[in-house]
Amino acid sequence: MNFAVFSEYLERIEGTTKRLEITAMLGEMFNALAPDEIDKVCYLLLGKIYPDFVGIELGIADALIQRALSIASGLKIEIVSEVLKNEGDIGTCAENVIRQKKQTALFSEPLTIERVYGNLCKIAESTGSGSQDYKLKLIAEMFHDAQPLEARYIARILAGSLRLGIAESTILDALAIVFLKDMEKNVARELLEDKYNLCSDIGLIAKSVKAQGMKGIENIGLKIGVPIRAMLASRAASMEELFDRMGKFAGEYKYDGLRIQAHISNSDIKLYSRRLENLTEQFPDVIRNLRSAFRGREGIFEGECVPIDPDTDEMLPFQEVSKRRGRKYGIEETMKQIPVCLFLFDCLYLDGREYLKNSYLERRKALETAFVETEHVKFSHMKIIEDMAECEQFFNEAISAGCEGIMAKNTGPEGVYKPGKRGFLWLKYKREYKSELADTLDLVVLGAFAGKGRRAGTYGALLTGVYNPEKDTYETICKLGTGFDDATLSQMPQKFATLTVKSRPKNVISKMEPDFWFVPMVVVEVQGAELTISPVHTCGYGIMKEGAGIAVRFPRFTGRWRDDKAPTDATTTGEIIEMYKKQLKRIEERDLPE
DNA sequence: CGTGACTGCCC
DNA sequence: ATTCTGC
DNA sequence: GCAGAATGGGCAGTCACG
Repeated sequence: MNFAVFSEYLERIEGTTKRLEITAMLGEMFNALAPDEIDKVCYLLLGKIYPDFVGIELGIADALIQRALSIASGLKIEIVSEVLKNEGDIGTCAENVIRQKKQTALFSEPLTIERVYGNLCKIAESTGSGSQDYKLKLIAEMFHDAQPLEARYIARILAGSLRLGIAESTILDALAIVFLKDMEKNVARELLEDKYNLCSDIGLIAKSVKAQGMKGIENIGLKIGVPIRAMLASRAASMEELFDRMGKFAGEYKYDGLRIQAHISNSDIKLYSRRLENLTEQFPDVIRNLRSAFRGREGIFEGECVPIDPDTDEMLPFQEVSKRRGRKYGIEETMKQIPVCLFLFDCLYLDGREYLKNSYLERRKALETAFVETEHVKFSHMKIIEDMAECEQFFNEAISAGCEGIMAKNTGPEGVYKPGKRGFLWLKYKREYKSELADTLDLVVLGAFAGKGRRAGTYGALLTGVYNPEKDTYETICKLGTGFDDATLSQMPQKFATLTVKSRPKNVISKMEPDFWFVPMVVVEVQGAELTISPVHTCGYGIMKEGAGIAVRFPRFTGRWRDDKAPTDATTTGEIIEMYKKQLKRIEERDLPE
């Protein structure tokens, strides 16, 4: 298919927000594609070229796309940046830039899906010295041959998202409608999803059903070594909600670490992340520990990988295990510095038997027969919770143990493992949801960043900070980009218009450069999960750690502007330092169970 | 050879 | 991760 | 209630550049 035709389909889809219309148009396009195109198109629709678990990435985002546009158009990079800032979308930015250039373009080869996809593969494969130039050349070449509309979608694919309201689920809807016509619609959709959840490869699914309908996917099954899409938890607003939704339930500690799916076979063990990236190389210790704790022949299990202090065995902050993720060098040393404990919580497969459709307690039992606990492989702490008092106690124990909160899991027959789903069979209830324990801060708005997509034309995020009364300065502590509703967002530029200044006020200490600077004046209420040591924020710089400040983890707007507060009444650097120390103490003083 | 911009992926 | 919105 | 799209801090790796 010509990329121009593909682009026209996308433009039509972009013209509606109605799910049924999107799905119908998508189906229409799937019908028109060749069998060897549909898999590629599925990846492109998601802004990718392969399934996540393949581990081949484009390595391209906004900054490099702007450079490529600059090359393709001859416009200065600053001009392209300005267009992007105004458009709030890399796609329409590219479209505009290419439209301007088109008058002078002479020869161009029409683009096809094949060619674009092929170029993207070349981009992903190229590495080493000079590779960036080569990538830019390939991109610029596509832009050179692209019509403005094609440029819009090429740019968005490169940036990793088409922003059309299409994700995996919509693709499955469309596939079910057009390629499994002879089956009852809901049955077809469910079957398709089951198969997708087991192979985690949307392209493979699409290609198979396009070629042979149901027959094409009937042989897809759970397979050791092929990651299964992770089941997720919804959040509960209160402890009561846990009981309202499931009566009694299985409570588990919610550990703050990396989610790991372990595939154990006779010959080897593979580890996958929540988004199905291969983590095997980074955790040779986990592999060894699993092997010695495992009592079965083969299986698929899930657990949380938590960093622990090598001397005291206490759980460490999430930041520590982050140092092991994605590491290619110094793996052995880091392994010794930051050992981890794997807290197993689920069994999806064991010795020839699938457990996906079994209830929670059956899976838990299989898990417990499959392993003996060792120093670094344990079962997640679990207790059947029947009433509020038990729940309170369990939650407090979890917090004392250094966990984020608790999980509540449905123990009824309906409580199966639903891959890829975020339903109400699992609920999370975290420390920070509890108002008495929630850290709420009053922060001063120091600047703002231009919004993208639906936030084009307003701010995407605010730069906020604390007040330092000793120095009479404002120090950054976090950006704030979530919790705003549309009305608040649309009024924001107006709200800050009179405070907007051309450059950073002298009393603002920041390593970040927002798109707009403000005179420190407006105070905003912010909720966060905890404080972290920050390489970029300047709050309390150098106090807790040399060359580092303090930041807020998971910051969000509570909906309250503190108009009653002057900027000098905001949370102070000193208060943050105290809070950080208190947080550390909480970790030091807690008693570990056992 | 060190640094900083950029990217992708954890939460 | 959290949050908001259209369907 | 689901699905999708906005957005956060912070880590390691890669590459260009001085």
